[in-house]
Amino acid sequence: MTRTTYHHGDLHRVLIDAALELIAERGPNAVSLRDLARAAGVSHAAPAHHFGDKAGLFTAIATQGQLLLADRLAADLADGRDLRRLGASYVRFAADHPSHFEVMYRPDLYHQDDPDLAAARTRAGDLLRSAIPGDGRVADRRMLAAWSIAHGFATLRRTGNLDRLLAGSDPDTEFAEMAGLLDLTP
Amino acid sequence: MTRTTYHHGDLHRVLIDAALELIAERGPNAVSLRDLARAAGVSHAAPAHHFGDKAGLFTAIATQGQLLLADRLAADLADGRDLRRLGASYVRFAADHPSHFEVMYRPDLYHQDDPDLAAARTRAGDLLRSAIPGDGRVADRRMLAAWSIAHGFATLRRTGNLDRLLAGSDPDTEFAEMAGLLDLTP
DNA sequence: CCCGCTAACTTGTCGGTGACAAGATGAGTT
DNA sequence: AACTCATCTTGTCACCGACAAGTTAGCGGG
Repeated sequence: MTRTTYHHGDLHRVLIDAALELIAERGPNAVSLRDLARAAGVSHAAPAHHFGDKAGLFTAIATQGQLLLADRLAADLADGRDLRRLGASYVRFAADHPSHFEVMYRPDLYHQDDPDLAAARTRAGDLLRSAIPGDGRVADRRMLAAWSIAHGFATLRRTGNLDRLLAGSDPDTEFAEMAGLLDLTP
Repeated sequence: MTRTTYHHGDLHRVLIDAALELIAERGPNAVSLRDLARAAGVSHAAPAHHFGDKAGLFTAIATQGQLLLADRLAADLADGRDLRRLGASYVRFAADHPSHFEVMYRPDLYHQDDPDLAAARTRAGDLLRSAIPGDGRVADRRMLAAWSIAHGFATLRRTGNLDRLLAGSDPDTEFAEMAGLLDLTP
């Protein structure tokens, strides 16, 4: 990756994409700004200019992840509000965007008070909530159950804890059948 | 922490305890072997002697965590095998030992092929499995559901995602009621 | 008693990293 | 053509993990 121009032109995106790839392969710990800079063919300090600091990079990734998740939930909701299908969608999101998912749920990595991130998080959260039947405490409990089971499944799978349990079966259908054990009728 | 003797005598334990405290406060990323050494009043290379490398420290913590969890599950099982109570116990473990829990489910931090860790993990897993009613695929699905919902709840809580949802209510009873939505009757 | 063995710990050093400061470049505007 | 400012570079600092080589002391055998 050699450059003829002084300005890269698309560094922001390139850095994030390189980071996502690295995270998927070897986790967020393996990410160094200097590695990203080398991969992009820029100087070692260029990444910090775009993101302020390393946590800024992860903040950008977490925000992007929340928006991607929100988009997906919104698409699902357009087809009718079925909480269980939303859960399956959540699980598929974690599998399709492992790096985003990983960063999103590691608050120690990013700037928790970032306003853009807060807005993105709210958007995704509100969409999820809008799919819950019932109201008040009962609705809260249903949301809690659905979110917990989907998040737990996605997380345990990502960390390799379900390899033996899921051996030889399709994770998506397995999740669907498992989620069927949840009583969510109003 | 100044020492008069050359040998510390209890360094291994002291280092782990200091690490646990730091992880609880600021996450595993904030842990540096050199910080731990300073806190314990030993030279900067002493920690590496005990654990081989940084991942070795986290491996020790993950192993200790699996054993602690297994102990707790075993105590519960002695009182009768109720899967839902085991789930509540799992959630309480995550709250009581946040640092252990954190490390246990971050495979990128430790040596995944460590035999001691594998043994400890097997012990905890077998205990959990022994509480599942039914057999074969049905039992697998029940185990998956119970583990997922408990793990998801514990994880989301730890990352602060349930703060608003749980505001003003006791997390343990809230989990119990939520887990009641799971149909686990054989 | 002391000799030797070995685990526990120290000292010194290396390459790599994040953060910061100060400077160079050039695209866009007027 | 001059200005402006985001983009990117160069240089530097303290800190970190890993490694190599040396020092200390607990301990069992003679």
